[in-house]
Amino acid sequence: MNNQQFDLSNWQSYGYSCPVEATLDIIGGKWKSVILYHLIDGEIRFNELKRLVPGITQRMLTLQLRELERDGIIHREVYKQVPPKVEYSLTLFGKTLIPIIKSMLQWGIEHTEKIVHHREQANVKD
Amino acid sequence: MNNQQFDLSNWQSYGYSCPVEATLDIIGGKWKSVILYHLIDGEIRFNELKRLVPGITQRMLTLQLRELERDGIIHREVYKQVPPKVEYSLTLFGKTLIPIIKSMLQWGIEHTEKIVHHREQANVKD
DNA sequence: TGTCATAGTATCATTTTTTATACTAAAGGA
DNA sequence: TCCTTTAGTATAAAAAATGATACTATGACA
Repeated sequence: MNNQQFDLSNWQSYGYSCPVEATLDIIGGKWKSVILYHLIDGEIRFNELKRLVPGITQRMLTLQLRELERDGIIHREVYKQVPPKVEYSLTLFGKTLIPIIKSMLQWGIEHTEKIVHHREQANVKD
Repeated sequence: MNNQQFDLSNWQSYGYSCPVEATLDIIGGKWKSVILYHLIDGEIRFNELKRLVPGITQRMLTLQLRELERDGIIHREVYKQVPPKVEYSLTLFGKTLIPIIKSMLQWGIEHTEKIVHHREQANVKD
């Protein structure tokens, strides 16, 4: 029971030091959680998503959607039309993330005003 | 009711497009959620934290802790000793984030194995 | 024939994040 | 006197994330 640290559980074998790190590997980054939030209510087209997430560039939106698709979180449905129509939606697996997104949503609703004010105070000399 | 979009609520007035974005502004980034996870059980010293989060550098740990402190999420207690002793802990406000961290923890516990396997499959040609 | 819309790609530039490395103070002990 | 420890800071460099801009295919429509 000296300096042995085998006991950090088996997360290292997955390449993570804890479960939270693993979760972040899926929903981490500046945009993914926000994208998932908008998908909670159902499928959304590419341009619609772009409008819902102002500030994201077309390139970033594409990249993030591709990663979420690769990880099995969202489904990409292409309609054979011109102009193109592509709809994104949560997979069953992706829906298991909803509790996380909802808790982030709830926290934001309850505490954003406070943190904004708090930062304004701090910015006296920043 | 035409192209008016005033209705995206008042989040823009805070500089965010939705509450989730605001939350990410506090706990976003590669390390903050992991740090908070380790602080759930009580106060931790700097070096102890460094050991619990392998992979993080001393500089990054310092930077992240400073930001969390600035936002009122954690408390920094300095003991006047040599060698120094500094303990970090969640503030009352910081504890409001626990539900988010716990849901991330839970998801990681339940789904990490699946995503690791899933990615191994995908990596046949990656 | 020229124009429009959607859902992208390609290329390059910039910004942000992260790392590596060396350095510091100060008290106690050998 | 030198070495150890903790909790950092300073500086520069590298890597990763993000952004800006221009470009594409396709069919419908004027």
